[in-house]
Amino acid sequence: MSSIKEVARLAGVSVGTVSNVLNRPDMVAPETRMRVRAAIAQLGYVRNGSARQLRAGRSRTIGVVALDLGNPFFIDVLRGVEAAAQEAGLTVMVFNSDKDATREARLLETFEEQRPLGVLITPVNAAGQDERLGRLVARGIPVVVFDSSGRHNRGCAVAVDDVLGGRLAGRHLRERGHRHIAFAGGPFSVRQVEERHDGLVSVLTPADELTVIPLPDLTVDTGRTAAKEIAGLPPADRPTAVFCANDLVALGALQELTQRGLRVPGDVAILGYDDIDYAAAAAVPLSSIRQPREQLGRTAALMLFEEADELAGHEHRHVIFQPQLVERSSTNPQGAAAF
Amino acid sequence: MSSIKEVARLAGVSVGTVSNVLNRPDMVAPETRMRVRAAIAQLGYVRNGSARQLRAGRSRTIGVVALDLGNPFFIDVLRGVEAAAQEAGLTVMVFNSDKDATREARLLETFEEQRPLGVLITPVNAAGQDERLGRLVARGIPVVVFDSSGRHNRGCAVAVDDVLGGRLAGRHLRERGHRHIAFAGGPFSVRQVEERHDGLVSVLTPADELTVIPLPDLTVDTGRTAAKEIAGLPPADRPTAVFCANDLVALGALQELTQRGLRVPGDVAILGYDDIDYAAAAAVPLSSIRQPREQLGRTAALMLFEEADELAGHEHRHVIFQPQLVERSSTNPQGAAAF
DNA sequence: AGTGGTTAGTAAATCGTTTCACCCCGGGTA
DNA sequence: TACCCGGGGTGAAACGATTTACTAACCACT
Repeated sequence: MSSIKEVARLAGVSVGTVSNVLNRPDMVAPETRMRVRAAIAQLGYVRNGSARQLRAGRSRTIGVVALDLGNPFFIDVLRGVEAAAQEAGLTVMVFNSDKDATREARLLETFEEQRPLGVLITPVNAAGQDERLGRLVARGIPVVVFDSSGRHNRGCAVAVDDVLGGRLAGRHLRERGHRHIAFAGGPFSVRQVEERHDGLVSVLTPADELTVIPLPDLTVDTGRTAAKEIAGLPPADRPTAVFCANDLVALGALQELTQRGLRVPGDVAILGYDDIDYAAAAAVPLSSIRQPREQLGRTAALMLFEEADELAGHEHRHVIFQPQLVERSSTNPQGAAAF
Repeated sequence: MSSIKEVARLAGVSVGTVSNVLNRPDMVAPETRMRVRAAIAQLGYVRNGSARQLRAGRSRTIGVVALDLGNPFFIDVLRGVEAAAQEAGLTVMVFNSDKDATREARLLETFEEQRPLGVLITPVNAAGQDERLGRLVARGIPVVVFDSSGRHNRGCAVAVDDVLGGRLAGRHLRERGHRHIAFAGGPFSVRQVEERHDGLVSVLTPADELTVIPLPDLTVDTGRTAAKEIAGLPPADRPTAVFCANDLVALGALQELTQRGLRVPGDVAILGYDDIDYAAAAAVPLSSIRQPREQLGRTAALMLFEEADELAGHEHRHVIFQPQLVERSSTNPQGAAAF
């Protein structure tokens, strides 16, 4: 209820002085400072964020739009973001677009009104939102696109090299002797899916066989669907390994296959992507392609802060991380898991 | 960049009129309205949220503090909250206290400055934060405590009857013939854990045997630990069923037990709590106690809106939901899952 | 012509900070 | 003595919207 004015009155100083105590304490004489502090405490005064922000023109909050909070991958990325923000003394607001372009659009609108310090986003469809994001940037709100190659995008971006991830997957499975490999994932309009697939293909030889199982979505559920399809094939035509576009799909596939009496990795090996915590903890610990999740979030946040500081004359950068193979039991017949 | 003033100038009206077009369009003549709308479009004008909020005194955003975003349970609750908020035309900001009291305190401070329309929170420790929450309420920011009985709390609260959940679990396991049951969970200072345990105990007869496996935390990891302990027991002393304080623990236990060659539910039955999506999707579909997650979130949000509307003279309510048993394979020897 | 009731619009006050231009005063320098 | 300097403060002008009086214009009716 009480404003800076009442604090000033109680302390017997001007509002300007109170403001100074709040923002540049060493510009005011120790004795006065104490008096003001006492008044603040006595009144239980708390700064009004809106007023502050109105005056300052920019807030001390960054907005993060996650594509799917249900995917643990994003939660981990978020941790990285929050860690970086905390060090910088900023607040993180999280929003969930839930893969819904309409919701995303609404969130971006709110951002235009709210003018956060910056926005971190994994766009629903990289190409489509360019214009809206552009409007944010035009308003002086830096945007870092995250987990997207940013090919379509002229701002800052941080991503993981998904083609490389696909290659790592393919090489690993070939080394384990697999010559008929399935790829389960979709939709292919999602860059990540496409690139992981392409990476896999790029290391296969003409003699190898590839079965593509397109999925409408990357969830545990569609993973089960994929597994049903595989299990339904006559053993001769059945791939001996499945590379799943993410760990959710892999988990679903793992569960369905074992439930149908197929052994993993004996009958079918499974390789996931993301290395979420549930992957290591699955009934058969899942081999996976690890992305540096927290690191990803942290870097994205730092780039955002940097851009917010420099504002004009900022040079956009694209940071690409390297994924890494994590071998566990689901691709190792010996069962010896590298933990 | 452009403010309401420039819109007014361009449209040849006063700022008040522009404001009216924005907030009560039918109070201004159609012809003028059009002109103003055109000016808005031409300038790409967007309302400044801070200014608006400063004047209004309250924002159109509610803050949600989740205890652990890594737990899918909260994500689902969030969906309910967001659905309700969307219908009311409000924005939801999500924060993660991550079970850390310090972080929670910092978030509440931010709220005091930012003055959201209301706050939805699962406090880290119900008792401790009463005072801080009280300060929010004193500032006119309604708080609904969620997933907490609110015994310690004099505001609104929504929760699920965890004692009943424990009883349902106990009854079900006894009906399945189990006479030696383990409870895996902790810490017992968390109300939910305590009550689930108490519910279980309340339906056991003196002849039954109970093994309590205290855990520091409810995660997949500690679930595995619990399972190791159980697997380590000589078969005669081994409980034939484990009731886990949540599904994460149950999943961990399931994975560890099957990995060690114990069959679920043949050797050990497992019953979880929360019925998260991963539960149905586990290698052995998990029986669980379902909480109406989305419903929970939705109701909490509605109560919050209600309180925000009525403000003074509001009567606090406690809404308690009933949990429900969901039978799947992990407690059914026949393997017939009720899906 | 005068009164009353709409309707459409204006101008100014206000929300709570931050910041900028200015003032005052004691002490050091020329 | 005249001057400047700088530390410590003050006061008022922003920031951009909402809202509350208030006015002007018009019609209708006596």
